[in-house]
Amino acid sequence: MSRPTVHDIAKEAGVSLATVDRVLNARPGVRDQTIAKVQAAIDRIGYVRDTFAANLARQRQYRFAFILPAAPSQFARTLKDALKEAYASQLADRVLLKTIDIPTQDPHAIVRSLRGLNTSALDGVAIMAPETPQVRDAIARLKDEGLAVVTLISDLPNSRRDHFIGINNVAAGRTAGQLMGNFLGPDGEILIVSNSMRSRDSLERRLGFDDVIASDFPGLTVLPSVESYDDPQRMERVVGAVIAARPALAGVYSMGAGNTSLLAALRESGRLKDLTVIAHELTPMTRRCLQENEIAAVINQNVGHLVRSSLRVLRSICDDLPIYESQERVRIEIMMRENLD
Amino acid sequence: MSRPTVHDIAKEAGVSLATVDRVLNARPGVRDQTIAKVQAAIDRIGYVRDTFAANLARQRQYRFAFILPAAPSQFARTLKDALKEAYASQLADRVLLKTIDIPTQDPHAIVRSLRGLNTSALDGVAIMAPETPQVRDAIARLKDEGLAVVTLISDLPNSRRDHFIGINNVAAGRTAGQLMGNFLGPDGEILIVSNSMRSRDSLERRLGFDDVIASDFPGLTVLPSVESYDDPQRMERVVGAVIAARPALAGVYSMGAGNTSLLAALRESGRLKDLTVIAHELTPMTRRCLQENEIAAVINQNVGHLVRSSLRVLRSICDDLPIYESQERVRIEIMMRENLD
DNA sequence: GTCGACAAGAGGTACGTACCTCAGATACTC
DNA sequence: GAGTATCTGAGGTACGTACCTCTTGTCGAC
Repeated sequence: MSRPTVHDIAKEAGVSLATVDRVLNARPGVRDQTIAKVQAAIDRIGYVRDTFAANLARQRQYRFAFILPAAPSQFARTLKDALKEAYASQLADRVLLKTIDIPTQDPHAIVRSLRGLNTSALDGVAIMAPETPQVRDAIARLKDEGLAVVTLISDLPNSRRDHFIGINNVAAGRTAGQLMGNFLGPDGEILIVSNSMRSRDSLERRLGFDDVIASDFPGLTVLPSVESYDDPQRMERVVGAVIAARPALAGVYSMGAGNTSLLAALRESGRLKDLTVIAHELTPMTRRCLQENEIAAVINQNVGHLVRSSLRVLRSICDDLPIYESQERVRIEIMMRENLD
Repeated sequence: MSRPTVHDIAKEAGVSLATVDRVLNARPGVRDQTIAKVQAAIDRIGYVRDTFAANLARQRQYRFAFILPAAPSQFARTLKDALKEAYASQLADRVLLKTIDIPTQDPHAIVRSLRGLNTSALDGVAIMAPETPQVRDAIARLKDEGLAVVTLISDLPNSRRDHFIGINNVAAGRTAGQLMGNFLGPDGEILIVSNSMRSRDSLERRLGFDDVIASDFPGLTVLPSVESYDDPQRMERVVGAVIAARPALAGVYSMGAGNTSLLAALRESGRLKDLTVIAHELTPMTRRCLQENEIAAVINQNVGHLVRSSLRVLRSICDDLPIYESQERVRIEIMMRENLD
């Protein structure tokens, strides 16, 4: 009653174990006709390779690298913590993990880092990087070298990456828009804050947000995006200016990093209590703001899930196994004060 | 540089492989002093047992049963689909799964089912059942027979179950309350609908909901719970009566199964468009209602996660391994139209 | 001092798979 | 029909662990 083994295939196909092995591992020296016979037997008895026994025999090690922004944002730190935890857990069986920091703001430095990778010492990489032609080329090179490549959080859809692990950012923006519209009254103005509109995730979020507000909440006005470029001073200055100039301001949507300085600026203005703030990514900071009702909702993607999913997907790609989409789909979580676990 | 094996322990402790094996598997015939020596060696070199190799050698099969309500609710069906999927996936390695239906409404029948289990053919069970002293006793018996026991969705906190897999229902109710409060205007009445207030999850949800409304939204009035007892006719009748009698009704919170008949009754009344409906559990039906703006939000627990988590936890209990809480915590998901994946 | 009980060692086989070698069979070429 | 290239079979070892048997060592009791 237990699952069939290679021996069963051999018996069923009327060939020897060695031949089954050659077919299974795509080794040469088997006639097409025999291959077909073995394949038929495999299908008939429903054989599935025992990956763990195979890895044991093969002494397989999966060597993966996570390529992440060096910028010390709260979100990046949360992500790295999740990586450490995954590493410690049994999930990391036969997995060697490495984290590589890249300077996000300089596209050339990113490409230099990617080119500097010792690809022969790696089986796969997970990359979180902004979208530039150079990065796409670098990924093509990694694929040429036979690595598994997944993009993390922000996708590079026209690159040769195998898979994207992260949320649909248009839908995330739409969700923020729907929440904002439901929370606010019939009219008012909404400030949009972003770290940089050059990154794909911010663009997509803005797109989704605007779309929902325009179609479902026509009384609300969305102001142009304000960018902070990783600069707290700049954030406080520009946000302060908008608040002072906009008495009808009712909501603030923060699409990326920089929530600490944004909230500082809002507190400074004295209008925080009257504003509905929606931000992205649950960090110790945004969690505290939720608890104290300074932020109404946080759109989140679970970092633990992101990391575990990346590892599973990278392994599946390396082993040429199917990916269970329903398990790997990263959900757009709405976090409010009461469901902070 | 690869991970240490039993051989390394033997070398490090200066004993033979057989002795290491006896210590690792708690077999008799080793002096306390030698046990300590081996333990010290294990700690020093940081040995972790390779569970997969161990299971391979031991020809281990995990035999688990899921004990679920027989009632053909949409949620139960979703759960069973998730089970099938998990079974098909590689997660189910060395796991034999069985589903056992129990009639939820009859406590004695439940206990009869539990007593009828062939415990010698099982290693663990996941149970979703209402809370009665008889069920608690039945679980104690399962534990006496050496099974791993987890409770699913609705906890039995004073039983001898090993673990609970599901959301914190008080927090789920609070979340629903917070959403409802934010969505509604400053005043209005809220109807609470439940399948049966005898089940623990409904009670806890109501508790959390009332608490948040009372403290944060004092202008809102929560009406007494209306129960449907799995009876669509009864649902339509009682809900229709409340709607007719309450012109100030602004919100409906549905805490359990029966959303199909509830929504039918609301549509019938002609007031659905003016009501803010919050329900539990994402099913094909509630999903459609979200898309058509008939339901404002659904509080959900991901069934795929529930099932996978149950399997991982049951295995960990069987193998006496630690449970990774952060991975197993089931999140309270807020689903709205725009984040329906 | 010899016995028995217990502790520890040495060595084996097995699990399902990978990968190797060598021998034997079959098909193809001239 | 001999030679050669290609295919297939048989058998082995290995991976890390479990579990078995048989032997040797040690200790204390009588």
